Amino acid sequence: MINILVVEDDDSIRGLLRMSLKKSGYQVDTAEDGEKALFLFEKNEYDLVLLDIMVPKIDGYELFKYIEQYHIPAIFITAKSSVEDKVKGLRMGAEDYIVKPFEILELIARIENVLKRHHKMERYIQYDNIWIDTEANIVSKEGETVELTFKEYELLLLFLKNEGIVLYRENIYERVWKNTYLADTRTVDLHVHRLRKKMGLEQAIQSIPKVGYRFCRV
Amino acid sequence: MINILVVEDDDSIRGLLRMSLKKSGYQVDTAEDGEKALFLFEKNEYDLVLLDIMVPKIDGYELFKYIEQYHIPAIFITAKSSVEDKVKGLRMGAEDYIVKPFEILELIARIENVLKRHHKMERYIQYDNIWIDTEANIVSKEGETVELTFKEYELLLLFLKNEGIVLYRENIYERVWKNTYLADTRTVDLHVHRLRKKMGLEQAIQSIPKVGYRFCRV
DNA sequence: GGGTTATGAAACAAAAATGAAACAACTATG
DNA sequence: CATAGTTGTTTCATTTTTGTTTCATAACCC
Repeated sequence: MINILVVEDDDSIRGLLRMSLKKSGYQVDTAEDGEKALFLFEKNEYDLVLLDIMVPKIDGYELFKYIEQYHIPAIFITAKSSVEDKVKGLRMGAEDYIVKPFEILELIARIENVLKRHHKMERYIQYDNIWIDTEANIVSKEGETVELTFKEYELLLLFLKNEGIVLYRENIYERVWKNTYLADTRTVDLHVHRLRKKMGLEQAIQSIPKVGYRFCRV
Repeated sequence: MINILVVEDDDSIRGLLRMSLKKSGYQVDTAEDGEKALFLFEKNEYDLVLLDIMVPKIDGYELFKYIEQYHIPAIFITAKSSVEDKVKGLRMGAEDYIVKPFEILELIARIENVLKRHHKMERYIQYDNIWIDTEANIVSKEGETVELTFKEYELLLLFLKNEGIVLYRENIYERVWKNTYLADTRTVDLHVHRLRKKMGLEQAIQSIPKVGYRFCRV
């Protein structure tokens, strides 16, 4: 789940942003002034901040200086459309700059752009205490990195992406080994065994006799 | 020196861009249509492409698809200001989008922004006790200069700019050798070996069997 | 041209991944 | 409860992949 913090003092715009972003599948928190923003920012972890420059108590530029330290991207929103302001924002390191009134579709596209740039889209896959960083090909369990071989890694991804669905041996073989399945082979079983052991998934990966396996929350 | 390719059919805008960018210290080439752009693009190496969508012969979107393969950032310029077009451009992966008539100062700020993002502006890149002066092409470790060959240097930069991300052999080859990867070649492995040895990066550059290599803080 | 350096092909060594085989344990069914 | 079929587990040989060295060739620089 991607978390976005919206800092905007205008009630109707804040509401619109919250609603639109939620509809696009983001987790949204909002703040109507700089102090509240700072409070939320320290309490939670955000993937992106939408920042109105002119907010009460602590202004957007100040907030940004703080946010920047954590390498969290920010998009500036503002009513000002003077070139000087845009240039100032971009020079400071804002990822993007958008001027009110803006089209919500364009904003969403710009958000996706920034997130993609920061590898936040679909980079991480999570299940319980298991985290997979698909860009780094790193799998961890309870914070500890687990070394998986190529086939084990592919197999784990296949299971996680098909939670609750029965996968036929044939299907598994074809998708992980990218080859036609020859009956009477124990290859899939063997690799399932190794994966279960390494990841402690003895319960979660269930055997469906005569069919295949199913990955399921226990 | 930073090289920018400007693709724009309107003579006066092309001239303005060339002049303004030169004044800002960039090396500029211009093309008035898609074919010429492609020709220049194949002949030279650019750090950024400014791309008008509506140019004769090959349109901007097509050009972009080609440019994208080389991981060279592009900013779309257009007279169209419809939201759909902006969204399309951004979704395709454009780094930014700017609508005519634009303020040259804002454009320059956006260019700087994109370049910074791609580490083109930073003269020095650091990792632990390794320093790289990208202008002088000097690499040092613990204060001692290390003599790297061209390929080793490019390889090191690629790793440093993609910390924590798995780089597939194919990808490495295409980006450092700027050529299509022929399977069954040990060239990448050999150069990784040399780089590891010279820089003492045996731990930091990890092998991912069957995949490629990953540069990672140890 | 002569000497130096960079590059990559080839060959071998080392390491890792993979899967066959064999047997144990389990399950369903009559 | 016996049986056949299926899955779990271990071991080990094979295959694949990567590390390392050597050397011939290409490219470059006086």
